[in-house]
Amino acid sequence: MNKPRHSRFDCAPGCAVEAAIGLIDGKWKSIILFHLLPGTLRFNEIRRAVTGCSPRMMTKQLRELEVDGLISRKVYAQVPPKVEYTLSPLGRSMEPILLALKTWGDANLSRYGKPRVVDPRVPD
Amino acid sequence: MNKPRHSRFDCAPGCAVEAAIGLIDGKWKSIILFHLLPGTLRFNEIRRAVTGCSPRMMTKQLRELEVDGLISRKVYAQVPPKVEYTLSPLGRSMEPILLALKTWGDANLSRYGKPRVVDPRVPD
DNA sequence: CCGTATCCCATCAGATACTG
DNA sequence: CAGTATCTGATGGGATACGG
Repeated sequence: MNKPRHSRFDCAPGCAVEAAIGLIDGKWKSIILFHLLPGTLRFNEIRRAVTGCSPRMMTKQLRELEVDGLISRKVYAQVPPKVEYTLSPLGRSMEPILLALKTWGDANLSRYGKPRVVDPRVPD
Repeated sequence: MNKPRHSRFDCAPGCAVEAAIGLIDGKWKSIILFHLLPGTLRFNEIRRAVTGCSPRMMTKQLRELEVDGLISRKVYAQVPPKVEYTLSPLGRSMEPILLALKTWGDANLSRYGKPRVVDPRVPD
């Protein structure tokens, strides 16, 4: 995001964490990246993969990912238009993160059925 | 978040990724969790670790993390008040994610100085 | 097919001030 | 110390319609 929720770098040192998450923060970014792991996809293919994302949002997220250097965009000058999105080397370098996310999600979804299950509060 | 930016589960199967990131999405959550990795912290200790977060936001983020079962909150009935936040087992299970985030951020911050350096667009 | 433009409202998140 | 209350501007994000 040009203006993510994260202030990106006004955090104290050690917030490489914040820098990293700042890039995949955004409603659909992580899922987009995840779906791009297997390979190049076209605009509407991504939309189909990421259920419930409007074209407007899709464009926005893709643009931000592009500006951040995580994906590259290739336009074919033809009719009908064809645009392909591919993980850049930088984007691909996030694979471990994406995989960690997926691993965690899988483990939890399968173990608990769904998150937000644990009651952390002792009734006092 | 009760109402995170992520719709949490209206995504197609395979979006364990989304579920996972939904939990650490939120302006300061990942950094809070990260700082809790070494051990228990008190409210203001976290605030100090997470530069620039207002008490209001801090409370909000902590509550959400608590509701999501990632941290636990222990209140000491004394004056002055003392409240400790600790990673729950579930929260600690996110350590690989947090570490992946940090690793990536470190690699990029040190390599490029700062992100958003790559120009993915071929001038056509 | 791949977007962009506009309208519109819900939510976010900072500042500030106050309390048990 | 550890929050809560309120106000306010900013942003997000959905719906819809249109354009190359």
